[in-house]
Amino acid sequence: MELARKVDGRVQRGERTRRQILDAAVHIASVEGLEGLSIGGLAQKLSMSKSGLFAAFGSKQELQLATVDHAAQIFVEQIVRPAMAAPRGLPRLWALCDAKLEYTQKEVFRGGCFFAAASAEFDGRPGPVRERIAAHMKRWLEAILGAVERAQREGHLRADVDAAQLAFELDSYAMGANWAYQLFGDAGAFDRARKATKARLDGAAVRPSGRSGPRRRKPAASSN
Amino acid sequence: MELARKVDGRVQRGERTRRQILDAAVHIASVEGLEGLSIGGLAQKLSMSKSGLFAAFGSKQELQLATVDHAAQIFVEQIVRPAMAAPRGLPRLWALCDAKLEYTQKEVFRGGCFFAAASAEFDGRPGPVRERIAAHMKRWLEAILGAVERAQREGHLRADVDAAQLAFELDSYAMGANWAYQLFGDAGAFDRARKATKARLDGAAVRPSGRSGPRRRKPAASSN
DNA sequence: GCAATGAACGAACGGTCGTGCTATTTATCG
DNA sequence: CGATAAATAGCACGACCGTTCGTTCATTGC
Repeated sequence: MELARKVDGRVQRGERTRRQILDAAVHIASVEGLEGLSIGGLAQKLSMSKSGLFAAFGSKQELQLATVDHAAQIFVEQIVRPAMAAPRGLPRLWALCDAKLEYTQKEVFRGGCFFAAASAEFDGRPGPVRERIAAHMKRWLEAILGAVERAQREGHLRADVDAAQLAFELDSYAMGANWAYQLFGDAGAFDRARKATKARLDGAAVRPSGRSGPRRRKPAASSN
Repeated sequence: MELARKVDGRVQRGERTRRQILDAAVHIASVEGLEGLSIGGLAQKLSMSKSGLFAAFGSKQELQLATVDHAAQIFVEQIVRPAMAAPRGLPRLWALCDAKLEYTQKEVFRGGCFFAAASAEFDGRPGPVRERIAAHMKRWLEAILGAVERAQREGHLRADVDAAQLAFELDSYAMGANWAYQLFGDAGAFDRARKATKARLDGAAVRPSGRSGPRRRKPAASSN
């Protein structure tokens, strides 16, 4: 993931335009899809020629790959990096989940979570683009999983909880929220996702807080 | 959702071909997307002419709408109808969740859950297709929500649980499983989704069963 | 048996797509 | 300042898209 191709220590001009192109591309792709992202349309939006834009990448597939990488960079900067500022263990795990929800909610990408859209679009199209998307998402899953395990080692989460299971559930909430918001405009889904995340984490915590922790069984309010 | 346009009580020929076309269309669309579903390609797959196929729908958008409706019909037949055979309340709710997972797992549609793909593709494209998809999904969400509330009225689930919240979480697990399976081929995701569903339902049950119910707090295995 | 109707076909249209070529501009450096 | 190379523009190509048109074929009703 080279940040800037350099010659004699100075950033080339082409790298600036590449950056501009990709900044626009990620937003368009999150709405129209990576396939719907057309070179002509992108060039028009940037007031530059189709061929000039094309030359900067060499092929549409390369443009797609670069767009995916650029989105991943933004993804990490917006979610992972800020979450790393939180204290190790449970707080950091929560920060990770919350940051992903906020990134979707605040529409860092105009069409919601870029990778939710890209995954759905390319999961049935074998090839380099699909694998690039999968690679980034694998890293994301490992980040959550790692945060869960870290929280266990820190003694915040019980050691007997299935880390992969918990990571799966936590990420599912974020996906559910993204889906409900994008399709229905249901902003309340984020609250539900946060509530679910909080409850699930609290249930797995060593020292559950409040009344959402282990609950004494009591007779039902209405019997059958 | 007319099942067969009839004249004098007999099914027209055109209706049969429409059915054949749509049977192929839903599978292609679940893989390539509703936009990637090309009339020429679909015609070639069915060994018929592009224009003949086109005439059966009048426009690409009408084909997409018909494909969405056809997928919804299969969705209901494969998930909702069998689940309705289960006893009212918690068993039916579980059957509903399990059936959706099985429908994804058994690849009723070749590209995984049709509506997961279609939602992601069209959530950023306003128009009739998007609204049709949203309408079907709204009905599905209401089906889950209704099953939750029914389980509460039956006295299987506690009356104080937030039904919408629970429905959101249950559907999120199915979405997470579909995502992990389609992108990574991770078949274990279905087990995780079932485990999560079971645990969540058990946690909300009036009479929790087994060791996945309320859990006595105990000191962590490894303290910091 | 014949006319009428609807289904399917084949060819072609205008448009857009990604992609290659060649020229022109622009920045950099001896 | 002028040489040099990178960056961008202009243009055209071939492929494919959805769509239209006129025709052919099979079926149906009188």
